[in-house]
Amino acid sequence: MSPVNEQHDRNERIYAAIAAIPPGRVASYGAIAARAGVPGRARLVGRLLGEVPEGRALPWFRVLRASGQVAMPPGSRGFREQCRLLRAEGVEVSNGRVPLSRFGLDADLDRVLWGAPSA
DNA sequence: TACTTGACCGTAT
DNA sequence: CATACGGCCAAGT
Repeated sequence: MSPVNEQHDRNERIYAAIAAIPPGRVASYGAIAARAGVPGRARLVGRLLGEVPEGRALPWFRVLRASGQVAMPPGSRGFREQCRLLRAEGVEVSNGRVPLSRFGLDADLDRVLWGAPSA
């Protein structure tokens, strides 16, 4: 298989990992990379999201930095749009940051201990 | 070919 | 909280 197709498959796995994030939850670039089989390649995930093909309905807004911060420049259009979309599905965003302890994909234990955010 | 960029990350100070 | 450092590596200059 040619290198370009290898790359294509890898990208598809990353898209799939992002598409798998449930509504109302968020995941970090690094977590997505790991889940797509390319651990340590968080930057690649970010690069891909910067050029998502037209027509692909991807929940890009559910991907955040490992710190819970929205990755786009604060105040930018994308930044505001991302915050809006997240809040629209119940995710708490304050100062461009989401509490991963409650909305992160790996926060199920926390949820049991602290209680579910919404529904 | 060499160097810079960037929707990143973890550890250390 | 902030700064620094080394990793990562596809694309663009």
